Amino acid sequence: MAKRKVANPLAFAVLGSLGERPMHPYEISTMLKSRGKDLSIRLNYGSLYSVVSALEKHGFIKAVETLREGNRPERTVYAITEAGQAEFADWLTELLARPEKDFSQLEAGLAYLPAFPPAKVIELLEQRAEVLRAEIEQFEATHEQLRAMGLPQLFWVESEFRLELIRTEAEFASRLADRIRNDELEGAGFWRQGYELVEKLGIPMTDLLRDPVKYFGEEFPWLQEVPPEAR
Amino acid sequence: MAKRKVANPLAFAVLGSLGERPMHPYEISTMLKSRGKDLSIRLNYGSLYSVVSALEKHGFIKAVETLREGNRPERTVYAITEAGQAEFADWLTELLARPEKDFSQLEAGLAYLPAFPPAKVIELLEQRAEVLRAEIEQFEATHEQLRAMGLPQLFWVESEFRLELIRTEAEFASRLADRIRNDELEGAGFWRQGYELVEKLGIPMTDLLRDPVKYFGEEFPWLQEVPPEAR
DNA sequence: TCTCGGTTACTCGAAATCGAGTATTCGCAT
DNA sequence: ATGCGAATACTCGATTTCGAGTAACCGAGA
Repeated sequence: MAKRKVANPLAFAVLGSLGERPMHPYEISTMLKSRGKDLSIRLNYGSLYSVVSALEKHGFIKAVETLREGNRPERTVYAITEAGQAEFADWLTELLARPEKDFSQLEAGLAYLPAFPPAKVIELLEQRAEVLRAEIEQFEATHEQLRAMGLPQLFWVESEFRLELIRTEAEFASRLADRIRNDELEGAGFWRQGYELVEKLGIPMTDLLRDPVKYFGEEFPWLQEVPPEAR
Repeated sequence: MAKRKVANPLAFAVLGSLGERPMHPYEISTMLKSRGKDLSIRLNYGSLYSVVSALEKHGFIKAVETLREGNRPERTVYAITEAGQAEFADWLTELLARPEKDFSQLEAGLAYLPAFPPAKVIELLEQRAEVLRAEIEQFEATHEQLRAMGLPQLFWVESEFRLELIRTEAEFASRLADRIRNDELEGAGFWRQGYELVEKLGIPMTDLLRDPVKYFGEEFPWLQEVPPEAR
């Protein structure tokens, strides 16, 4: 699977939009916004114009006319080409059928949990869960409204999917906070003890990391073998 | 909330790593890999070195020594500064407590479902679900192994989170395929009819989009009012 | 009539991102 | 002894990305 000539998902949206009818870039951007697609696909002007010219360079779209009304900036209207339609179809196929690893910000944070004391992590995770619950209500309200407008789900499935992701995240955050609190998370005991040494006895964390056996004894056997590169 | 001076999550990982002990960039990269953190945080050499020098420029880390062994490339060892520790703490707080919108690739695809006929979408979504189920088994096996090694969950929570996200996605994909198949998704009927006109009668899709009432009648009232920008 | 905020439509350059490429050394099998 | 693949440790420049900036026009109210 060679890499796409134009890889930005915004390019995919541009092809999709021009698949409906010819438009100029700014019109594409307002259309994407009015349909809420900018919530699923990162849209910003700089990228939009650079992506459009990249698509043109590779023959996926072509300029069909350039209008000048009064002294306004020129508007260049683009249309999709055959090659562009093929590229779009191929891209959509890939987007739907092949999961692509994308990195969520929370994962980065979770990877460094031990850098904070357990109590602080619990607090932060619960803050997150609360924010997420508010977002969930937002989404539910919006969906209610869309339904009231009579717009079929078909046109906002992506929003339903996002809602599911947020629900999963909220659930995970608050479950994790609970697990830490109740010492159900493996390693939480060691974690708590470590911070007690640091906070109550003033032993610097770097010492603990350098010679864990000295401070924790043999109670935590995995300290001996992992992380392997730390010794 | 002003933007971070160095915003790449990899910079966060660098700060976290140097929080343990001074290291040179390549050592950071191998450590991140050996702990599997490269699965949660996008790591590549180009970014690593540019991020390190950006962190140094802003005083979050500083070079402590430069070694040259034989004719090998120089290794510059960096240590975290006080400012760097503060930045890391602030960043971790934000990562844990404040959900940040990140765009998943699938959302982009879902936003353009109507561009393919329903049957094709069903097929692709089921392919995806199958791939995801394989990934889930992979994760479960890995977790089993980590547990067998005695490494506490605390050090791989981020992987548990990812697993939950993948489960959600698999569930969503296969549920959606079912909903389309069973006409449980609002708008699916219209969708199917549209493609029948295109495929059986050879009417070009662009005609349908231009004058939907002509082809669909009043049966789908939302066509009249939405999308507003399409008229 | 003036003006003032909002919309239209795009430009520009600084910064970030990427990943292939380079050059040396090490271990190990032949 | 030698060859060769893997590991070490980075470099470099071509894209990409970003978002603030620009400049004209539009309509409503003072």
